[in-house]
Amino acid sequence: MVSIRDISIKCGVSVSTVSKALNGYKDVGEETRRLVLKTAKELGYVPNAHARALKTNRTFTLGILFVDDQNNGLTHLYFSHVLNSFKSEAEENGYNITFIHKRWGKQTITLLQNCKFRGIEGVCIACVDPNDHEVQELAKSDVPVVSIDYIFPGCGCVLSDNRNDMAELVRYVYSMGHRKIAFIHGTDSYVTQQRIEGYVSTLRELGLEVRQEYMLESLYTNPYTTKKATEKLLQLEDRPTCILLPDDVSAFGAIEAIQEAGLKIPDDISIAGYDGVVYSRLISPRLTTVRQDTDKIGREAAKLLIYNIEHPQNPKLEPIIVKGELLTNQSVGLV
Amino acid sequence: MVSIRDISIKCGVSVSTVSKALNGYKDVGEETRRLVLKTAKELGYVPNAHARALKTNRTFTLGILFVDDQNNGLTHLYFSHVLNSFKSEAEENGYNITFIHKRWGKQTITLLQNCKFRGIEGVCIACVDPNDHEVQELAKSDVPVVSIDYIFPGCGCVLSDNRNDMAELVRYVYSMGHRKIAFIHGTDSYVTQQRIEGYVSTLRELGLEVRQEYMLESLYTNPYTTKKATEKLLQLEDRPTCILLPDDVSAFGAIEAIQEAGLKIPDDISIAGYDGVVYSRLISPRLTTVRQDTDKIGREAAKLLIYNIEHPQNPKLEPIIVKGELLTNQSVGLV
DNA sequence: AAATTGTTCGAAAACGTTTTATAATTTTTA
DNA sequence: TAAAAATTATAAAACGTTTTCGAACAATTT
Repeated sequence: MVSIRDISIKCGVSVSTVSKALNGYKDVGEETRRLVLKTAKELGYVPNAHARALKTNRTFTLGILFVDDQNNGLTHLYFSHVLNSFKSEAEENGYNITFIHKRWGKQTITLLQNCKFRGIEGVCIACVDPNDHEVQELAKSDVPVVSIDYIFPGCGCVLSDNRNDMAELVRYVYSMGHRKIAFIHGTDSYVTQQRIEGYVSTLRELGLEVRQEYMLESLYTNPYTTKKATEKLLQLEDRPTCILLPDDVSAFGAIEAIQEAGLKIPDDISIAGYDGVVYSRLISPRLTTVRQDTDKIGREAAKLLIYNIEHPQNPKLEPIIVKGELLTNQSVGLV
Repeated sequence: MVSIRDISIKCGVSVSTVSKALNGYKDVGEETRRLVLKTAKELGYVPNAHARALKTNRTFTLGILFVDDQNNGLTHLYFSHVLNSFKSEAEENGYNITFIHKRWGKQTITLLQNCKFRGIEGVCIACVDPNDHEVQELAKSDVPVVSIDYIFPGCGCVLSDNRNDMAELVRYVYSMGHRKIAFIHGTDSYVTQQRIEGYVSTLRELGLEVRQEYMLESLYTNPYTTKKATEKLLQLEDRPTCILLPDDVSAFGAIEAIQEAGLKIPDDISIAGYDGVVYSRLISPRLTTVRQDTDKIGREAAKLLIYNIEHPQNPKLEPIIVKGELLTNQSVGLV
């Protein structure tokens, strides 16, 4: 590996001069600068990030904390999209991204230790159990954190506007004439709570009764548990006319349950998904759903994290809320 | 940040002794070792990865090269699964993972330079244009590379067994009585070539004619282009009785085209997907498809890369081929 | 002509480690 | 008991940078 030293020898100047020339300091003559740059290129010089990090205490590395909640990790339908844009935005700003984990060689260490150890400048927390002790420790630490769809006190965060998006969906369904609107929601989380709040408060606002038997729980992106929940709703003596589902993938389970019950969508019953995956408009029935703006969420998270890293004295801590988009389609019919 | 120095002062020993105690060298007394370890814990010491990397030239960092081919990047249906298991396997072996890109601060640098710069010990190339000049340069360089579903001369690789899996699918379809089997394949790539080879050679093997009009191209995971291709096949005067598709997501396009043509699956025509996504068994019709073993592919890739990093003198270069699994279902009917 | 300012450069310390070579001490062997 | 061997510790160099401080000199101002 060719170092700054090699350049200095070849050019007959000191290492400090080379360093300065390379880093655009002004106190180096135009001629020597050109010489240094030229021989650096000739020698195929590549700087050493670790030496630099050691000296400057800057690594330009962002960590991502991303733990399989249902062991789907990186393949998570929603978060993988968020991450993808997070990555793009970060890289466009000259930051590297890496994953935080608990391993150091053969040993197990703390998430926070992993960050300190590797000099990670800030971390994006997505898709983890926020009650996990080590996650809490990290969030409370001095390393800047932004979280997605969850609020850690004292940390930046970017939130998908689940509450209002859900409210909009409910209002739309209402406008289509539905009065008996059920909601199969995902397992408990900040997101689920927000959606439930949006659902409940909008029902009230519209003068509809909130019925416990219309609110069932399922796992996210799990068609099987959603099928079970749908079956329960269909067996109700006062059956809902519309079922709101946890997400688009779950919708396959609901569709199956409904078809097996000999009912037709949307003639006999309506459904709506959530997420707006590509094929939601291609399956039969075409799904009414809510598209979350994953691209914006990821980019805002990266921008926020970088801002907070570069302005440690007055970081932005107010939640950034990103609105989704209602995609109406044939799965919700007029009643 | 507390350093080795601080510990040495507190313990009244030299830094070298502390370093040795921490790293399990044998030439340090049992008593001093205990003292060092104890005060290290007390002081909340965390080693500095960069200082260590500078000295040892080891970073335990694997790079992932992963470029949006259709701008889907991390959300790629197949590669995100492969990556997920790659990440797990790597972390379990004490390696970190990070993404390779072309940025260094405000400047644009080479992929190879990025690796050198950051001391990346090996890279996994997945989902990129293999003809890209910089990718080639990286593959030819001295940094260990393993590729997924592509062969770079002189590099390790892990391949999904597309050729044989495809052959098995064709044979199955044949066994169901089909003789006019069309194949809508994805855009040109190593994977596509393998599948076409499997398709063509198996047809020949079975004594069937290979008909150019039965081989159409579409984009992967793009229901729209697949719909168009399907329509073309349906308009053929000697229509196929079975259509093999590029993947499960594309299947939605094919299903739509078939339904719009007033045909029923599998009574009038059969289809088969590829990938075996979760909901392939839930859509109507339930899809016959091939599940690629993404978990094994990712893990094997990580193991191979780590092996080659740790055995630079005799790296394993023979392709590792991972077999898929045929998932038969109702979308292919008896004829 | 002296004093001031500006420009270009280099020496050296520092960042936090690892590791080699050697010294000091203790234990074992003859 | 002396010599040899084993044990434990340290000093110091090195890894590749950045950055402070001051030196040397030239250019400008008084």
